[in-house]
Amino acid sequence: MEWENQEMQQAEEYLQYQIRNGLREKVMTDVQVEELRKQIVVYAAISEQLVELHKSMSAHHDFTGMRLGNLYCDSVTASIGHKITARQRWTPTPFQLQILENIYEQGTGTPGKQKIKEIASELAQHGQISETNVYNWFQNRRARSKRKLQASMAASATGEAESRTEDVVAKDKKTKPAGSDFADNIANRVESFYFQNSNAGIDQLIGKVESSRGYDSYTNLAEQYGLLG
Amino acid sequence: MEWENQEMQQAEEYLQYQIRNGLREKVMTDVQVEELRKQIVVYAAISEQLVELHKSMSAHHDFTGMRLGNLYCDSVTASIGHKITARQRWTPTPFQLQILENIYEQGTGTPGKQKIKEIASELAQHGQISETNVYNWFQNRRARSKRKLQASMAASATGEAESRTEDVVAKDKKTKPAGSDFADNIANRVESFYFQNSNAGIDQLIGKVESSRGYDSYTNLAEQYGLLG
DNA sequence: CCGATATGAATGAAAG
DNA sequence: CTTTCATTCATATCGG
Repeated sequence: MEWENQEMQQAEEYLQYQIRNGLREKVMTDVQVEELRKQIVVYAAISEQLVELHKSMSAHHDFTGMRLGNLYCDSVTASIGHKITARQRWTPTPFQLQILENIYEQGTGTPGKQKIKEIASELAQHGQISETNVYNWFQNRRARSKRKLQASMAASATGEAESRTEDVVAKDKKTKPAGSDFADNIANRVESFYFQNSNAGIDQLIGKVESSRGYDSYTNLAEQYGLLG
Repeated sequence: MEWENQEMQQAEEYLQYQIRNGLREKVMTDVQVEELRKQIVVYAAISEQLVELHKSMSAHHDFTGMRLGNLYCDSVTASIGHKITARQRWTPTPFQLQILENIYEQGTGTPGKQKIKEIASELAQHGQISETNVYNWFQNRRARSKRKLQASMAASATGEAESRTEDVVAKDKKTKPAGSDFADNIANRVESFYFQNSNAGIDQLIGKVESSRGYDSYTNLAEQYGLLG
């Protein structure tokens, strides 16, 4: 079947007419689709990562009210801003600390599993505590007293060129916090993003984003690529 | 201007003809575009997060210190004659962790030497790893899950008189491990994603993704939404 | 508000 | 396998 030139012309006019009057929906050409395609490709790939994040975070984090010690923490105090962190940690009361220190000073080394139970139950009378807390406390206490000792020994050896030591310290100061900032930044950002959309699944997120700023984003993006002119 | 019904019919047929024969490019309707729009909206929002991540990370981290898989080889600390311990311990990528957890959950006890080799080689595809790492991981995993079990049992046994302590114990067990896993997981995931595409800018990433699997991703995504039929 | 520091917690690795 | 050590991370607290 062949079409006369005049017929094509007429059909084209008709098509444009339909579009103008909403009788036919506006269309995108393959070229445009191709551009969108590229965008989606990239977005999809990147987004998969955060979706994965979301999943793993959801799996490991339940939002049932957390309580530890005497602190109640409403975990989902997620404001739109930042600082949504909900993790709480045990803090020994002065009394508990005193007892722990005493036991530690007694030099009975590391309390065994059984000993820990004893200590924990005793301390429990003076505040919320778990055996793990006791265990951790001794671990840290030992490790840190040892580190202090090392540090003091290193300090006593300051007889030599401290310029060298200075360099070491300087570099240490530089490298370590850098890494920490770095990681902190990541964690904070992602955490923030996650908690901002905490209870929402990815699907709900769709609606949320859409209603808030999504369409503007989309428009900008599309225009940038000359789509949807 | 009005169109006769017959003319519309003819024009429609012509349009379809053009499309069939490649004389006119295929098109997307507004409805379809709307769907794509939603996708892009979400993708864009999410992706912005990772792009920001990328920027902040680039700003804070120079790649003079290379990273082999998950092992940090800090050239700075290495160059110092002093005994600064560079980071040297293995850190499983989220993906590796997932696999390990899966295997562990399968309850197939301790993997034999052979099994470990298998696992290690599989995990090696997702990052630096050694058989020893796998071995240690299982050792620790087992030991710690056992410890936790003991602790929780002890807690419930000790907690007979707890009318005021309530279900604190139970929640204690849940909240504590969840916290750090959670954050670590985030950092690891993002870090992993970032380093996997370390040298590439986001723009280069585009090409990378496109050429590898991008179009397939797009196709799946589009089909899922009934687009591009 | 920010940075520095103290400390609770998590975890890979190694010792016993 | 069990226990311990070493390192790192995250948070709380405080002084500027």
